Amino acid sequence: MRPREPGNHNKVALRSSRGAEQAGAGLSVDFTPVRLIPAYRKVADAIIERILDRTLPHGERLPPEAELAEKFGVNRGTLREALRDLESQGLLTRQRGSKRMVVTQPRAAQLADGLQRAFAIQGITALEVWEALRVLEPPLAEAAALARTDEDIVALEAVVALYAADHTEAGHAVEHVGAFFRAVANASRNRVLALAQEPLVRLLEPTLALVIDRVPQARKRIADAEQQVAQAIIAGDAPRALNWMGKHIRDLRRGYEVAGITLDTTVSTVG
Amino acid sequence: MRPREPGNHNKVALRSSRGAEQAGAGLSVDFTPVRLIPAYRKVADAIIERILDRTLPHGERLPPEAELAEKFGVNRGTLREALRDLESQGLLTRQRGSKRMVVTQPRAAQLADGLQRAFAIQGITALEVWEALRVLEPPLAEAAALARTDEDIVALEAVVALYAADHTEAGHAVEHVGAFFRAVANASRNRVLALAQEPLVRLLEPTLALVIDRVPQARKRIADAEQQVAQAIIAGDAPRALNWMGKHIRDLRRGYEVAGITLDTTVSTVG
DNA sequence: CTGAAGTTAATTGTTGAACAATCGTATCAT
DNA sequence: ATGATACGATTGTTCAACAATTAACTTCAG
Repeated sequence: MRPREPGNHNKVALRSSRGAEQAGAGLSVDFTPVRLIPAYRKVADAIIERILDRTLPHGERLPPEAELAEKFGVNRGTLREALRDLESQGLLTRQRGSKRMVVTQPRAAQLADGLQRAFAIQGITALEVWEALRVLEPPLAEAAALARTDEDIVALEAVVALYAADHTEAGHAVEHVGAFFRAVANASRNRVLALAQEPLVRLLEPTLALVIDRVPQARKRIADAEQQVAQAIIAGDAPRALNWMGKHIRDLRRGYEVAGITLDTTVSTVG
Repeated sequence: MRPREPGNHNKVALRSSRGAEQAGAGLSVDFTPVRLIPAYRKVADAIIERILDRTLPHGERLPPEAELAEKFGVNRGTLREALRDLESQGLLTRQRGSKRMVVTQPRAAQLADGLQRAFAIQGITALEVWEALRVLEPPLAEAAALARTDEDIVALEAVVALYAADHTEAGHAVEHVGAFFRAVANASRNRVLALAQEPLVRLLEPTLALVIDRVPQARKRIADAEQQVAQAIIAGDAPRALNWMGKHIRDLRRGYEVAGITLDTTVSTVG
């Protein structure tokens, strides 16, 4: 599938550092599996490498497609395929309304997007999600109590106040719960855990809406628990934050049971 | 940026269900932000939707590019850009040596790949990784003790035996540690937690190699702890699995300190 | 009838050349 | 300076090829 080469090109191209087609060393049979890697993939890998080794610094505008294509010795169309790959991984983004692509750090939201979709496709059960929340959230609250900054406190207070003021409408309530979890994760200052949490919260939301809808007292219980957790975090009381968050999560599960939602059901993206 | 339309096309195209350019409803100003979504993105989203709603079942071969392009009313090049997007998300894969694309469930390895890269780029610190491990691993071991199947037991025994037999070489030792964590996560039967763990293990490995290299007694301590955890899991003794895994993780941290590795350093993909 | 070998059709990877729409910017008038 | 404006650069997209394979279909010997 090596293409024709009509014009005289600068075909230095694609000496991708991870030599893909090195010949077997010597006569001793060492048949490397002959899988031709398409150019768009090699180009994508090459660019990723440049990003990882900071040759292309974050925030930098990517050179124009034509120029890049020439540098790699591929057609612009091929290069664009490589760009789509990077774009979908969040390594390249275009600024609102701008056409220029800039090198960016993958944002949590985007990564969570992919994870969420993957979970949905794999048929992850509500139990798995809940269990993961049970594992993650209490330590997150604990860490938040220890690491929260002034900004985090302000954010937390805002979220809790908002929920306390308005937990009448189910839709709003669910949003607030998500916002609460996110605020806590943010306050923990641990990006790894925060990222792991994000898809879970998203997957939680649709079913949680059902719970809130069917179980009248759920709204208040949630409000109370969140209040407690938030206060503990704000006060820097780690053990209390841990405990109340644990209580909160267990309560959620009870909510599911009361609402008649079995935890065997698979979560999905479609509410 | 709407393209010209030379030939007579079947321009039904791109009525992407998430209406992107609906006109403002009525005269009351409702200016939707005018961001034109490129066709390749719309096509990608449309295909993703078909995958999520099972119109394109997993394992199914994707229709030929030409046909798809015609259906969507876009050029083949544009369609290919959309395909690259899906491919990079693991929703489309081609089988070894085959040119046909099949719809697939995103594999954990691939997702972890993206996460790992993201963490590296974001300059996640070793502390964040360790902390996440501290949170995740003990409950994982606990869950494994409760949920492990016969196969899991066999796998675990194999991993531990292998490590006990050969923890002389640093490189091997590190690999075995990774294999151990993976075996435990697998036995937990919680795919969410297992996936969350995967990138952590990968990021752990490079620095762990240093620890094992610099701290002679680390190898044995690790071997012992793993043995204990494995035995507990195999015996179905959840509390013991939890405890020993916690001990194991704390021990790892001490290893870092003894090896003189500060936890403030950012992890990276380049070993 | 089965299986191997050979031939043909389909399909992917890639190229080149074009053009429309926009974004950025240098230019000019006020 | 400030704001309008014309111009060039860049992206999104199309069309029309072609090379290299792979998949499908024939054909033919056993």
